[in-house]
Order: sequence, then C-alpha cells, then structure tokens
Amino acid sequence: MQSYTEENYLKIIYHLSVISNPVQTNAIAERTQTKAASVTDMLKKLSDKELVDYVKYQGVTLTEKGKLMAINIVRKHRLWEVFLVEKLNFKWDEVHEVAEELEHINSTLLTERLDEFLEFPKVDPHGDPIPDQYGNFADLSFIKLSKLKVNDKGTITGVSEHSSPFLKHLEKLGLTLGKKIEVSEIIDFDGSVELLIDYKKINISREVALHILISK
Amino acid sequence: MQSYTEENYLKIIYHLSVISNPVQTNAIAERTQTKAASVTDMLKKLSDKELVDYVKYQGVTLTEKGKLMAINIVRKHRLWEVFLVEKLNFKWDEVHEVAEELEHINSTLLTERLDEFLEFPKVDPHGDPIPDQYGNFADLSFIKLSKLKVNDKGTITGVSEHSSPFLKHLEKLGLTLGKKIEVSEIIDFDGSVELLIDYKKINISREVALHILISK
DNA sequence: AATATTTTTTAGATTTGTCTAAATTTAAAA
DNA sequence: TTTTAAATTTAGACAAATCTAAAAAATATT
Ligand SMILES: [Mn+2]
Ligand SMILES: [Mn+2]
Ligand SMILES: [Mn+2]
Ligand SMILES: [Mn+2]
Repeated sequence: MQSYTEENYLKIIYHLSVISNPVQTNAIAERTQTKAASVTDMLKKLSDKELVDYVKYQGVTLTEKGKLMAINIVRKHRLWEVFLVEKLNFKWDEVHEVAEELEHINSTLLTERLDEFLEFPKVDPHGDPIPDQYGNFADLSFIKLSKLKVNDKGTITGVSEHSSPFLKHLEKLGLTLGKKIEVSEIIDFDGSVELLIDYKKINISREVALHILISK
Repeated sequence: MQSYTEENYLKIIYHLSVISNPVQTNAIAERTQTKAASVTDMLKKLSDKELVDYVKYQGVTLTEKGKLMAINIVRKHRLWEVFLVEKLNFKWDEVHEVAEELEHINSTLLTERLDEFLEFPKVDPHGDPIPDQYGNFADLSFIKLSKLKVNDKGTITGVSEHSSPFLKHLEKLGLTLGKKIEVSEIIDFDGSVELLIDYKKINISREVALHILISK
C-alpha cells in the first residue's frame, strides 16, 4: 500500500516521463513543490519498493509495476473530473484540485462503479484520455488544436469543454464538428492561433485552441 | 486546516460524547486503534488549537468550533454513503470504509453540490440523520427495538451498528429500512425478541434488537 | 484509612516526509 | 583541458504521529 505522498510522486514521474526520460530530480522537485534533497530521499524509497529504476545523478524511470500504479491514479483523477463536471456541474477549471485529492481514494469497487455510472467515458473534461482498468489507453486519433504547428491541417472532431458560452462562441466562429481547418499562424505574444476555415482567416485565443480536438 | 488524523479524532470524540461527557482517553484510544499515550499527545494538540476543552486526568469535550468541524465530517461521511448506495449501487454494508476516506475531502463546493445531486437526503443508508451545512440535524424520533413492549408496532428507520456482518444478518432476516414490524413476544430467558414481519414470525437476539431503530 | 487497581500522563524513541547547508558529481564554458 | 556552473546527493535536523516502559494520579477495594 502506497502513501498519499508516494502516489503523488509516481503520478508526477509518469507525467514527466513523456517529456524526458529518465526524469530528473529537479524536475520532480519543481512539480512536487519540494526541494531536490527531499526528492532524492523519496526516489531511494521508491527504488527500494521497485516502483522506479533509479540511477544516481542520472534520474528515474518507472518500472512496469510503478507505471501501472501511476496510470491507475491518472485513471481515477480523470474519472472524478468527469463526475464533477457531468454530475455535479463543476466548470472545467474548477475540478482539478478536488480531483487531486479524490484520486487517492483506493477502492477498486468504487472506481469501477464510478466508471460504469459515468458510462465509461473515454476522455476527461480537458480532452485527456482515460485509461481502462488494465492501464490501456484508447487510441484517440485526435489531438488538441493547440498542439498543431503552422500549416498543419485537420478536422474538428470534438470539444473538451461543454459549457454553453464556449459552444456558442465556437458556433459564432463557424468552428463546428466536421469543419476542416488549417493553422496559418501561431502568435508568440499570447499563444493565439490564426486559422483558415471556409477560405476565411480567423483568430482564436490559446484558451479556445486548447479545447478543440482535431483529427487529421 | 486540520490533518486527516486530527479530523478522525474530532469525529470520534463527537460520537463518544453522546455516551459519556467528558470523553475519556482510553475510550478514544480504543476507537482510534492507538495507545492511550498517543491520544494524550493529540488531545494536547487539539486543545492548543481550541478544538477541545481538555482537563488532565478528566477527559475532553469538544468546543463549539470543534463540534462544528466534527459535524461537518459526519455530514460528508453520510452524504457519501448515500451517494455510494443510491448512485453506485453499493450495498449498505459496503459503504463504510470508503466513506471513511471520502469524508476527508475538503471542498465546500463539492459537499454542497453532492447534497444537491442527491436531492438533499435527510438520512444515510443506515438511518442516521444528515446534518445540514450549518450543523443542524432534523429531529428524528426513534427508539431502540429492544425498548418496545409486546404488541408494540413500528417501522425500521435506522441501525446503530454499521458492521458488515450485522447488516448482512439483518438483510437475510428481511429487516431493512422501511419495513413494518410488530413485537409478538419477548423471551425472558435470553431477552430475545419475536417479531411479526411480512406476516411471518422471526426471532432476533437481544444483541440485534439493541441495534435496530424504530419509529412509530 | 491504607492498599490495590485502573486510568492517564510523561519520558524517550521511531518512522515518514520534509528542510538547510555542505559536499560531490556531472555538464558546460573558457 | 582546466575552470566554472548546474544538478544532485549526503549529513544532520525537525515536526507529526506513533510507540513502549515507567511514573503519577484517580478510583476502587479491603
Ligand atoms: Mn494528488
Ligand atoms: Mn484533466
Ligand atoms: Mn476517517
Ligand atoms: Mn452510516
């Protein structure tokens, strides 16, 4: 049985692995809001438990066991986020802190029943994929519009924000499901994106781009 | 901000206050599964925080502040139990441990939205009253089945023992919330009670009768 | 009232997760 | 290839929550 703290480390290492592998001490320290020395202590502990492969001065990689645990925490986090938004009418920006706590409730029955209750959602309110109980992610063939580069083309296949103001805004801009778009420019200043749609150029904020899902 | 541990102490002191006031160190130690010495340490800490009035060698009483905190934890515990049973199809003997963890999630928004989602339940799956957000309990008038006389009638509205074996036993006997019963005989020999339920006679031990709550 | 028993508290130690400051290793720059 | 800088680890300390064993206080019993 892992402590709340160990679980947070595992999850953070999991997320950081996507960017760099192995994961460095300082990167973890920054995310956990602790000091490098504390991280070193924890890495030794996780290594003793065989949840990470740790090489002094190099960094850590999750073992298969550690990875499964991390994915399970991510699974719970995202399921709870769906619950909060779909059932309790939280806004997409209100769910994170609470999910950060709920993800540590350990009960397989609870997790699986929650999944069922939510009708097995594939993505969370931010468009992030929800792994199944075995740790497998459905291959989602869409990415956030904000991840596209200049000249990339694609089709709008979903949104990861369901609020009325947001949807109305999209509609007004002509950004509806099935529409083909092309990124014509990305403005460094504010991260906003210029799109080509229906032979017209429009500009959307980074905030909006983050919640539009694109498939190629 | 209270720690998980402090919250558990507050809740336990609250429950024990009903039986004896002030609450004694050993009683708390038994409930928290710790030693008396540990309890003494915690009582000093809670006293410093003005959550309890503590008199050496005498015991503790919750302050108004401490009592409100305790009631809020009880509120969350019972709301989550309702959620688990009503929405996730948990059985009434399966909810306790999970609620024991969920009760520590601190988010007013979450608690109030959950209350609303559940349509403001007045009692939990065991018939225990759910306080409102100000700490007020609806006046529920029930008595122990063991206090009934022969020929007394009533409806099962709660239980005062939440262990899984006990609850499963009741279920097997058909003694669930809402069922109407009548006392047909009280056996002097062992204090067991003969009941009329669904036109059938069943016999329950005094031990069981002590933990069934009846309203007329 | 004196003695025995129970209850509670103190003293000192341990574990977990954290910190600061100093030492060490690795990486980058001159 | 030295020298410098950055990243990481060790050493030693601390707060929270717990423990055991011994001392002290409150109750109960003769
Ligand atoms: Mn967390
Ligand atoms: Mn999310
Ligand atoms: Mn608890
Ligand atoms: Mn209950």
